[in-house]
Amino acid sequence: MKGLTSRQAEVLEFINRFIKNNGYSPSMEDIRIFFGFRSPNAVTCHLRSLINKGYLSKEISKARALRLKFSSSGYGIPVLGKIAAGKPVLIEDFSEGFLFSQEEMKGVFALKVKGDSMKDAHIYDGDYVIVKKNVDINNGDIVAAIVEEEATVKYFRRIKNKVFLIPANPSYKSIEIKENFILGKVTGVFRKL
Amino acid sequence: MKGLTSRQAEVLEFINRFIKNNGYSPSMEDIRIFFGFRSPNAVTCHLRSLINKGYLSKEISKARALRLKFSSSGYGIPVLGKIAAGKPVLIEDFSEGFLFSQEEMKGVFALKVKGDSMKDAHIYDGDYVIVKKNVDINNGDIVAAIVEEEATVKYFRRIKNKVFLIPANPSYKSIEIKENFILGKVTGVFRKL
DNA sequence: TTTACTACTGTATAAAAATACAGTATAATA
DNA sequence: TATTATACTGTATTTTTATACAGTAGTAAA
Repeated sequence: MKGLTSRQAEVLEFINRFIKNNGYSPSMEDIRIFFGFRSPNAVTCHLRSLINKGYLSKEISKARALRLKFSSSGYGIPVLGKIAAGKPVLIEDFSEGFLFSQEEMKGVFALKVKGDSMKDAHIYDGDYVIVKKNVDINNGDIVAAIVEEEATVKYFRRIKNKVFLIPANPSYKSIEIKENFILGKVTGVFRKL
Repeated sequence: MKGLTSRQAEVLEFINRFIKNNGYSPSMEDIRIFFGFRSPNAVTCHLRSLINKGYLSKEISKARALRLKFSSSGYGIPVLGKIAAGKPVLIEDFSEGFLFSQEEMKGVFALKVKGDSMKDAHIYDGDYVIVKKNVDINNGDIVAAIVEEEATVKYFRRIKNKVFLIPANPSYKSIEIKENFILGKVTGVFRKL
């Protein structure tokens, strides 16, 4: 894989971001406008370089048919760091990583929380818990489990050979369950506003 | 979400597969040829139905600019519905939609919250707020804004021509800012566990 | 010093792709 | 029974998009 000039890297980066934000490839005209080129040929040349160097492929004469060979893993939500004075024009430039990258989403599902049994852990009715399957679970972790054919969210506690689900609200009782009814570990909480 | 006719489902399925195989959206002509339609309008009508029923979006007059709202290729986190007794083998089968689908992630970034100025709105130190750019903001919405070169999260309130940021914690004061320092509307809160 | 690569301007044209509009036929719904 | 929705045909037109070709200017290696 050959190196890119800084300008070529900028173009590749733009294509990456565009696809991420819009779900489809930019047209050459989109690229031309973004960089302020007065000629469409400026784009043609840059794309040719990126294709020759193996970062990109495209179908001839097809509209918006760019394909990234190496997606810069930028799926997910960029986490914004410090904002430079004035205007945060290109937020992505200040990114400190990503939330919900493809890697993080593997083996993950969400459950909508009903009731207030976990309110002391700041998990409220209507929140979504993000559950990861097949990970180690330790005492004190929050887990999702099946209790009476319903999914529930509780603290996990193993005492000797028994597994208990403990709510984060003293007005609910702890219950004992079989370990194989545990769906996974709660790795996050999300609330729509 | 409305149901699809079998023909509409076929078209959606084709678009899905095409994007998966090619990395870019099919053109209406690609769809026409695949199904053997003699008129481009057949495609137009099918796409309109899919868009009306919420399965698809597209940009007018743009080539290959279809965007799937629910990519079956597993973008986003599936929200699990009722769980049948025993094991939820194929979670996607019980899916009630997706969290963080590509559509939802468009124009979105995250900010890590510092301090407890929004704790009465259940937003705590260390949480991430999900911020959407370029959306309408109304009184009472939670917004992210730049105050003294730092990003902050506060309630939004417009009184006449002035814009105020109001914390959800009585021990902090409200401040007035210029409207163009508002980054976007907070559409969600996420907490890593 | 010639050659090659980068990074473009500028104009013109071709092709691909989307849309507009006028219809037809059938089945389902009110 | 009238209305609406589905599922198309057919033609024409517009818009978008890609490409072609002729140049300019700067840098860097051979």
